[in-house]
This record gives sequence, structure tokens and C-alpha cells, in this order.
Amino acid sequence: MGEANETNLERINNQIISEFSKTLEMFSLNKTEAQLFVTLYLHEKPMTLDEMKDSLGKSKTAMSYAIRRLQEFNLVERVWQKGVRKDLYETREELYRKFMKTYVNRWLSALNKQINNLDDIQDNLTRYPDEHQEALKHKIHEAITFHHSLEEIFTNIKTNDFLRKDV
Amino acid sequence: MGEANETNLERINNQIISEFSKTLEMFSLNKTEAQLFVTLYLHEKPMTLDEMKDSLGKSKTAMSYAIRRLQEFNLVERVWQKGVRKDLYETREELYRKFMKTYVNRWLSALNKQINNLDDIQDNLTRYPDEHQEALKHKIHEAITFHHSLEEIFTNIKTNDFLRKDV
DNA sequence: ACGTTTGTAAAGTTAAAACTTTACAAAAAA
DNA sequence: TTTTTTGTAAAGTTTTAACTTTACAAACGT
Repeated sequence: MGEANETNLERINNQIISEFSKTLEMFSLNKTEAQLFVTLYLHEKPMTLDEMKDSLGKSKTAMSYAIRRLQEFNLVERVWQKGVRKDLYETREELYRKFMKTYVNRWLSALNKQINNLDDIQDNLTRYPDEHQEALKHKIHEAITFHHSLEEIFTNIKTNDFLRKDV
Repeated sequence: MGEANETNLERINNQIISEFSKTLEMFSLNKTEAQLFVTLYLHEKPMTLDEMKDSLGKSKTAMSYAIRRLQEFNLVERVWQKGVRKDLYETREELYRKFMKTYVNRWLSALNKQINNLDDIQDNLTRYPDEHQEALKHKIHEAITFHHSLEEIFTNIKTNDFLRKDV
């Protein structure tokens, strides 16, 4: 143990970071953001920007920016410790629920916007009737239905899924 | 009508392309791929690479590459028409179902891979017991649970949702 | 008050993605 | 067979995203 074990543990840490990151990257986080999250997640105590910087081998500014993004996603929060001057960050509890909630809400609001815009286009089109546009009208209608279907999926995830007590 | 109407219709087409694209971009399609899809979607007849090129104002190679990606996503298929030498492509029927099916399956297989790898790491860790690693073990366990929760969501979408007759 | 530390904005650089041009093999037409 | 057309690979270019360095205001300590 000791030195060798230390390295072994480090290796395992990196493996977890590598794998878990891939999952988070599927949810519109970039590589650095994902890696930073998992780093914080595996670290027992809250970390400072300088510790993150050393841990990932990137600049402090990069950490600052990534941390802000993770906060926007509600994955990370700033904590305060008596006597510590630097900002401290740690991962939020209830990882799964917090993450999905934020993520789903983002998608829903984006979808909602797109549906509104498509509706506007549709209204515009019906205002100037033209038999040549029948096909187009049908396409828009179908596109809107498509969007509503997606909306339904995400709403389902939100209502069914967040009630469970998990992770 | 006539000239003015033509332009108006074109404008509406572009608006739809713009909005619908944004939605598809949420599903790991890039801008060009998304725009190309909607272009094909709105076009009554199948299109050739040259028509796509003219329509989007990009190179033929770019279209060739984008079309391949759209085929991988099962959003587009090549069709044959007697006497037409060029390849023709059109959007698939049952847009919603085809799209979600492909998309969800991709996510599920990625998740599955990550779960396996995390399981391996976990096994590895339990093989070399060390009281210092208890916390890490717990983290891995939690991470795996997180992944299983995501897996469950996608499986639900797959089983519940694809049964509906829609779009 | 004054020097230090800390986080981040702004400017500049590097790395990666998207795209175009060129080149060419496979298929069709002559 | 030879010539032309078509799709795409390979190489080269441009554009965008990611990252670093520098600079500086705000907070802290003395």
C-alpha cells in the first residue's frame, strides 16, 4: 500500500471521471464541465478554484467559467466555511433529481418557444389563403404535433419521475 | 401573388427551417444536419445532392456528409425513381416515432456501456479492500444508481411512448 | 491606510469543428 | 472503349469553441 496504492486510487478516480463524464456530455455539458463535475463529485470536501485547476491541469479562468455553467445546471453550489477565504464549491445532493429537473425544464422551455414560433408561422399562413400552400400547412401542423409529442415526453418525466425518492 | 407571393413563401419556409432546426439541434444534430432535414421535410418531392446544395448554399460534399448522418439517425432515406440517375433522398414517414426510437436507442446503448464500465471499476475496487476506499465505493454505487435511473427513463419512453399512433 | 489575495472580464492564442476544393473511383452514357 | 457524370475521400481552409494570459476591481488582512 502507501505509494503504490495512492497511484492505484488515482487511476480509479480517473477512470470514474472518464466514464461518468461521457454520460454528462450527453446532456449538453462539454468535456471540461463534465470532468469538473465528476471531480467535485468524487472529492470528499468542497474544493477551491485553485484545487480544481491543479486537479484538471487547466487555468483558473477555465474553472471559473465551468463552475458557473455547472451552477446554472444546478449541479454544483457554493458553500461557506469559517476561516476559508476562497470560494468553495461542492456537488449538490440528490444528484439525479436536481439534474433531471434542471435539464428537463431547459428542454421544455426551449420546446415551448419553438412551438410558439411555429404557431405564429401557422397563423401567418392561414391569413393569406392559397391553395398551393395546403401542403405546407399540413407540414407545419405535423411539425407542431411533433413538438407537442416531445413536450409530452418531458412533462411525463417531470411529473412521474421526480416523485420517486432516489439517489 | 406570383413573384411577391413566391418570396413570401420562401420566407415562411426559412422561418420553419430556422425554428424546427433548433429543436433537432437539441438532439445532437448540428446546424447543417438539422437544416438539411427540415429542408427535405418541407420539400414535396425527394431531392438530389445538387438540389440540397443549391437550397442551403453549401458544398456538395457537405450535403453528402450531412445526409449520411441523417441516415444514421434514421431520419432520411434514399429512394429510387425510374430514369433518375442521381441519388434521391426524402424524409422518413412517422417522423416522431422513427426519430425517438433511434435517438433513445443510441442513448440507451451509450448508457449501457458506461454502466458496464462503472461496474468493472466497482469490481476492481472491491477486490482490493481498504477502509480508506469506503467513501469512494459509495460514490461509485451512487453513480451507477444514477445511470440506472436514466436508463429507466429512456426505457420508459421506449415502451410507453412508441405504442402510440402519432405524427 | 496600504499591500495581498481572489475571482473574473477582456484580449489573445490554440485546438477543434465545419466547410470547400481538389482528386478520383465507380457507374452510366455515348 | 472512351467520355461524362456522380458521390465521396483526402487535403486544405475557414470559422468557431475552448483555453490561457494579462489586467484589474473587490474583498481581505495587517
